[in-house]
Amino acid sequence: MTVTFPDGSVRSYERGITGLEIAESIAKSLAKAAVAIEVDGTEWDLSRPLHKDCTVNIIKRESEQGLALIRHDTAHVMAQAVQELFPGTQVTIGPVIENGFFYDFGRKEPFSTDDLVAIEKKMHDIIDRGETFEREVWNRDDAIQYFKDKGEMFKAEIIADLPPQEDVSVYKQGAWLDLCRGPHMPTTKHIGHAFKLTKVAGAYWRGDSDKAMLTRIYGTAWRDEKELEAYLHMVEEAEKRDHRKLGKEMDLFHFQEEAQGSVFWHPKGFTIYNQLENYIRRRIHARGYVEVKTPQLIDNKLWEKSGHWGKFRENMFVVPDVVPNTDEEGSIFKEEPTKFMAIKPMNCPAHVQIFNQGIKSYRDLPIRMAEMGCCHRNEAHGALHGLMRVRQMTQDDAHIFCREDQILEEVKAFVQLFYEVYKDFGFEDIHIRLATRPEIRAGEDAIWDKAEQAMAEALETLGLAFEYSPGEGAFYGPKYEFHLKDAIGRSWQMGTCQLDFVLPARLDSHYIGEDGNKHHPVMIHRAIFGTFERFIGVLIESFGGKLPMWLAPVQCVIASITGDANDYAQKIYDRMFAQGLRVALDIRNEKINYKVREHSLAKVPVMFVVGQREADDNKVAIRRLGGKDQDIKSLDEAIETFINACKAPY
RNA sequence: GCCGUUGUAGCUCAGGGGUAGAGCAACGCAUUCGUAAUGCGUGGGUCGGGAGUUCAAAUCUCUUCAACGGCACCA
Repeated sequence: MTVTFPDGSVRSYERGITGLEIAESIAKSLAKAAVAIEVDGTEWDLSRPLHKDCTVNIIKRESEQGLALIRHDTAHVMAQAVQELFPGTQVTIGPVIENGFFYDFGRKEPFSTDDLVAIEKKMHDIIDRGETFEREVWNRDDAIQYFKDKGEMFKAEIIADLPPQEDVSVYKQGAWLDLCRGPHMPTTKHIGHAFKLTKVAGAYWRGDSDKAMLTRIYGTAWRDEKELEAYLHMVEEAEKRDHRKLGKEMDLFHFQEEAQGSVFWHPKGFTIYNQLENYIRRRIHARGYVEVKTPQLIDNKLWEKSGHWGKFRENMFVVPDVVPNTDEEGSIFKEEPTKFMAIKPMNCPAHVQIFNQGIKSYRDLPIRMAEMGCCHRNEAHGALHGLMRVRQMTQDDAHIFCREDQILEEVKAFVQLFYEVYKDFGFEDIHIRLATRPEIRAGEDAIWDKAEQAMAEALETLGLAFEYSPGEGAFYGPKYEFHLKDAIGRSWQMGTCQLDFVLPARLDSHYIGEDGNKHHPVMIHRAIFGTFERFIGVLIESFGGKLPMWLAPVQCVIASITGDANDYAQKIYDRMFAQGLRVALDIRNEKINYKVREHSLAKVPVMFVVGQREADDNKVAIRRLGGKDQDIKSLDEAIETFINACKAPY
């Protein structure tokens, strides 16, 4: 039998040779480093015999694949440790995830953080025992029966649901065994000790909120201690960039119980917000958008017609249109409400109302209707998360009403604009998903074909990589989702672009076509920032609070060294303030070290430090955030340079 | 919404049935200082809300609210 290697070399072996033996035949060191083997693209155990010609790649512990195996095996060892320590706990699944693994357990009493310490200790024991991973293929019914007899109902359910052609493989490690597709490393000793259990959490069985709640334990695992330490350090550093922490430290915004999920923007935070709003307004106006403002509170009749009442009701805040009871006693309302209004969760139906005023010609299209629309969504309590997931949000929303033949052009123009904007903020790691037709949908398949094709084509012609999310599109049309990651690696959807063939018809929108007949326009729902709240959250984390000068709430502090220079500092401040710069004056009776430290911690990008010397020569000492050197310039030059540095990118 | 954890001064946190603590911040006084913390002093709390156990609750129990970590959700 012939075996081909990644470098193209071919060797011949006896049938039945194992991966480990192949590795040994090449080099002892290779056999030592090997943890698994890839056979014709599938990962196998080293101990599994090969029976036919194949292409192989020996997986070393040091490789990325090796790391995934370490994590997978650590998850198994954790499951074993848990069952040794807590008999009666049921095992379920334990996959490898980014930076580590988790395992879900079925158990009446969830684990506590203290239990993690004991589990970790037991895991180290099991690894030191050096148990051999042994693969066995079982009869499906026997396997189901075996796990049922052990009371492992979840595992039995998994086996019953395996595709019929798939082998039911079971791995033994010492006295313990688990259903697993494999492969595993030769022994538990190969795992090493560079792992740590990080957190306990609840998770639904099969990700279904109607099913049982399991206990999930997360862990991280690495090839060696150094990697583990580096990872833990990285997490620690990332937590310092958390926008909730920085928001408090930098006095940007706060939240409180009485308005959960809604932001109290402080003057400094709202400065950032306003700069962004001004910026995006300049951007879209240049691209031919018009701006509107629509009502917050709208009668339910419109939401029923638009379909939101049917599809989005549980996320809406509904207000009864009844006079409240003024008596202290009794119910809130004088009478049972019969008429309801809802605070808008989206702007689209309102924009259609504006489109519907008067008669539109095909020549009027496209109409790009923008609104910095403030929306409220009744998000589940557990979903709320700082600025990233709020109940009151303002979108940089717009709806493009266009003809079918304009879709490609409009989508392309939007994606270009989107990228221009994100580049201005230094966001380059943008993950695009194209969500396609869901099972339950409106509109003809022919239209969907055209729409999905147009959206894919737009990205392709722009040379942008994307991933499909099959079946994840809106019921009314396909969409793009633009994702960015926060400080600790969580992915958030920012901008979006959605084609809609349904709403204009539901809300009776028409234009008169070239043929003289009425047609429904196509609507493109799109947002660049997504919401100001989430965008600012990601922005803060991405800059670690050190915002670019055009966004910084305070761009420059003018600080005096001693009281002698206070008048001069005041003069500089007045002059810069008059020029519209965001400056602060610090003439407190404090040492310059104290002032520098305080403003540095507040992440003010620039300080103009002035003492008697500067006052005498009409100069300033410029200190940039984090910089060691000071730069002495004449006042005029310093201000001119500063103004240029504060310019917005657009 | 579900599982778990946490709520003590403006902030960060200690304490854990018997008079409420620290550092920073604030305020006052002194100090006039050259690029990341000058010194001394003073004030500050219904220990998240409600109920219970107890002679006595910040501490124990129940309940409720919020935040945090996940899960589910995110047209």
